[in-house]
Amino acid sequence: MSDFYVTTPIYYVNARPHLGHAYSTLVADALVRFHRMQGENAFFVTGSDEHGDKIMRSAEKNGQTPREFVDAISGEFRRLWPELGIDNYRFARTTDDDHVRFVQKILQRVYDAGDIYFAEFSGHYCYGCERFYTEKELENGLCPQHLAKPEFISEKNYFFRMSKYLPWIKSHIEEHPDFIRPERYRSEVLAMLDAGVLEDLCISRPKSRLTWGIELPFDTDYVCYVWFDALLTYLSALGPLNCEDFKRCWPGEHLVAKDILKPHAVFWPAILKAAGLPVYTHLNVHGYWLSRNTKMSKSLGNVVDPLEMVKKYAIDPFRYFLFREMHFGSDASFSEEALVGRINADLANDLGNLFSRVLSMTAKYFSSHVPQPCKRHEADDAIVELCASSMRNFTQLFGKIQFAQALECLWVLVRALNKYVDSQAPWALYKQGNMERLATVMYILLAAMRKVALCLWPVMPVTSCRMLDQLGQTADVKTPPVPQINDEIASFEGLYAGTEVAAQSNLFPRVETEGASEVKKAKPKEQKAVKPDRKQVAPRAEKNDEGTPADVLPEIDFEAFKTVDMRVGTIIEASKHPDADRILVFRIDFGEGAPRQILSGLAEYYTPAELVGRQVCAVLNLKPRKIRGLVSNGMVLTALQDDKLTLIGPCTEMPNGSSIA
RNA sequence: CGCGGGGUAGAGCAGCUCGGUAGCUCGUCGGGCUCAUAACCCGGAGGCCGCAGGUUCAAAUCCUGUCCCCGCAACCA
Repeated sequence: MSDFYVTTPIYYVNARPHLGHAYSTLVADALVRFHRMQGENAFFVTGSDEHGDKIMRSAEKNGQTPREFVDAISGEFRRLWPELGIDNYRFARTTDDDHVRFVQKILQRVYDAGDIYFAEFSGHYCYGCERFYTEKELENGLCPQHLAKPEFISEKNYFFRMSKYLPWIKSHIEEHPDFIRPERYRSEVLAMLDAGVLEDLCISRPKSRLTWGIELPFDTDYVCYVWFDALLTYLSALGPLNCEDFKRCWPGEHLVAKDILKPHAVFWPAILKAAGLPVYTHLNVHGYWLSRNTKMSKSLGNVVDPLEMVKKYAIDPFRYFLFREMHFGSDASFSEEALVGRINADLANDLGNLFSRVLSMTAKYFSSHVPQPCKRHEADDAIVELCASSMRNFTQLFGKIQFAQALECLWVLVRALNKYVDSQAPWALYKQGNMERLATVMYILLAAMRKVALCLWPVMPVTSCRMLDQLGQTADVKTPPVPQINDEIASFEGLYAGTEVAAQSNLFPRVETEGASEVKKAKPKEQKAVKPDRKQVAPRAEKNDEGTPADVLPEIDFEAFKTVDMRVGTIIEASKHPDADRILVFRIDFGEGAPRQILSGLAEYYTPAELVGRQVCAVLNLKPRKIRGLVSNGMVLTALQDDKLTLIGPCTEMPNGSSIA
């Protein structure tokens, strides 16, 4: 049997790992565990992309050599994975010697085949993007990403004849509906190919401009440009072509986020084809994790640190949440509130409590030993049947990377088991002295719980093992609990009468809501602003008809008003925005420990110097917003009429942080 | 006509490929149970599936149009 092989992107080590990196890697880990539970050999490759201009510049900024810089950040990534319970992977670096040799070998091969040519190229180069733009792509002569004027550069470079392979890629995608999944991304790529905007790929940079890269084997004056370098990591990590690992693992599949769809869906198959290698089997594309429905970004300061969440809530609940909450392919929203909600509802109440009540009854009625079941009733058969179908659905959906749906199927079983406890009322059977019936019911419950624990191993390995351990099974986070999960679906058996089980269980303690509200108080930002939805907008027109002044907004209730957090603060620093002539940048003390940066369009009305020391009122829980590169964490209140403007402040001095109502 | 995603119960979402009684979780109201982690179980209330047309015996689902929201982008947060 061929091995299961999947990759995460090779993360660009320009920044520290965040939730998105963690998610991709966790998915790879879970898929590998899932395949191992089906008797396959499986592992994945992750790693770091360490070449390029941006890295050079970041290193310089830190006063480090590129090598020192990438060693440090790459190390952060490598240290994170074990903390998240991730296992069975190789960590590849684009600066590894083996990788460098591998890339050079492939480049030479493609060059020899005539698919790389040398050409004079002049174009608009944006240093921010590290790429050339065609006239068509520029907006008013500016880079659409950075809105900066690109430099017009004319130089000779090497090009990969990608256009030659585009028709083949298109037909391959058309013939293999699962090649790019979910389907929305497949459609996007097909649209991209039809648009005809894809050209040959520039794959080199002259050393005069960039030295931090892999030297081209056929021209030592040039280094390789990012994609040829990074994408080939997926192969080089396996070892040389034709080595044992390579033969068993390739073709494998890939896991990426939607931002790097194009290189993986178009460039990469073309490169593989040109190198005479088989193309990957699946490109699995997931969406973004949003924070408060906004994209996470370093500059907005709303980046979720996975380690912090793991420390606070433990690995497995965190993993469960990510798999349960995101529908693979779509964006999903991360919030601590939602995480706590899932922990309490799904894990503590449904699953944890099931273990707790059943094990405690087993202790009471059978001295913590699995009883010998007797004749099954109809209700028992229904559970046995549901158990099989839930597991079957779970494995099928999981294999199709529909994790949220898979878990939901499993929870159908968990909830049914809780119902079964209620409907069979073991405590009543015990009182009646109906030990035969009691034994059967308890056996059904314990055996089904074992099945649930088995299924959960890919998602929650630690908890899965604890559950199995409580059920008297041997289990280990690194080894699949059963050699072949499909056998477990086929037969309800597997738990033997007489096995000693734990007397009690507390798998997922509830996260108390006081804790949650403390979180809310500490971060007023977390509170949801009341959105004026269409139902509230509609009455507005009616009110106007009734004679309310047209410029007064529709009424809101007190609850809505309370969601606005307004405070008094003292301006301790004021300066002009370096890149925006109407904006002033303030640092204002709201008694929060550290001053808060707020931007405001006051430059026409005030000079920075005259404002320092003044007390102002501001809204603190407004969604942070970036203005010309700087983040504003709130809004200073002003009164404005026509061209008159004045700041609003308290009439007498108030302590910083005083609230306004 | 910039590109992409989306509008389904108070909140968050599934269903849409392949039309056939509108579903899940949380919340809420009422009841039950006492094995359990203030948990579990049952029941109720709450939706013109954004809007308008069209196709059809039948549309959340297919088609057309339209409005709105989000991300990317944008100097008045």
